[in-house]
Amino acid sequence: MTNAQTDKQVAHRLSDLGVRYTAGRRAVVAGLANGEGPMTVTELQSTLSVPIPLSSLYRSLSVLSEAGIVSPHHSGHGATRFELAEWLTGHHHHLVCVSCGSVNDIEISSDHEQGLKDLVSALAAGSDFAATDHSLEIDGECRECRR
Amino acid sequence: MTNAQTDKQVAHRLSDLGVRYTAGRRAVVAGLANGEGPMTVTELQSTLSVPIPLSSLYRSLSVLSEAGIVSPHHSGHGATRFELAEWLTGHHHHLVCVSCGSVNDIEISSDHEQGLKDLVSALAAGSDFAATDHSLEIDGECRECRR
DNA sequence: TTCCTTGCAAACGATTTGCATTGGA
DNA sequence: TCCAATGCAAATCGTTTGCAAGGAA
Repeated sequence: MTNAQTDKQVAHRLSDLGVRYTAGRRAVVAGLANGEGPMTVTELQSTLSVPIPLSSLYRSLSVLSEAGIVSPHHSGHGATRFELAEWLTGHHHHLVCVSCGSVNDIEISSDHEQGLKDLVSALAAGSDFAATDHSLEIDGECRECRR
Repeated sequence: MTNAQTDKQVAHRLSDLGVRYTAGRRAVVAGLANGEGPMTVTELQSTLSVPIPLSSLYRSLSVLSEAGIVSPHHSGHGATRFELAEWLTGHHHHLVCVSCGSVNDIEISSDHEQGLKDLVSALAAGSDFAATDHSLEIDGECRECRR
């Protein structure tokens, strides 16, 4: 299930937006909260205790994305992966396995993160671009695929 | 058209691999070489002087990807974007517009790049992951979308 | 000739949508 | 009661593939 803290934050946010926090949406948030990293809709579906049709999952994910509760990621083998937004899980980056397509979260030290931020502002300043976010993707081979 | 230098490098690489550098494949390389950043197959198609069916473009892109001449990117609104590989264009990062989905290349200074590399090795060392590459994605709003 | 490439159309997988039904405030 | 949420089936969209025709070595 979802950690109580996260669940409360989500409930509050949705209530502010006048959006219902239904059983289906709770299931989605709980499923994502239990993952180690962003997951595809099919993966998410398979982790749910109560079966929910894909179309409903997509609809819930869409609502939750617009509410800023989940973030979609497109870096991979065909299917979009979803995870809880960073204000719920903390800022992090991704290890992407080029072999199997799996994605795992990784956190970096605050001084490294500060370095990244500085780099991003410097870059954005030089171009005509209003940067709001950044993400470092590290590609390589995961332990599983290497053996 | 493709810059002569690039074209020659591509021709040489393909010849080494025993793969033909056909008119269709030249058109793809030229189309990508003229772009400002990674483009979708549909975008690529629209820039070609001679019309080429999508299926052929996908097949050419597949061959060229396997030959290491083009790199696919999945960070965006649904469709995969392709661009020439970095050994042809130089290492760079991406500015991704969260509003319209466009992606533009951006280069960073060598000292900043060195910082990134160090960061990546440090992170990979701490986890069970064989890092081979990295890419920094900066999300925000492009000039067009901001006005 | 022989193998690789291309076009066209059909097939596919991921995601979206129309519509009737269900459920919650 | 009344509108939002859900399930199911059909529709879309990006991408892949089978197969027959075209080309280069």
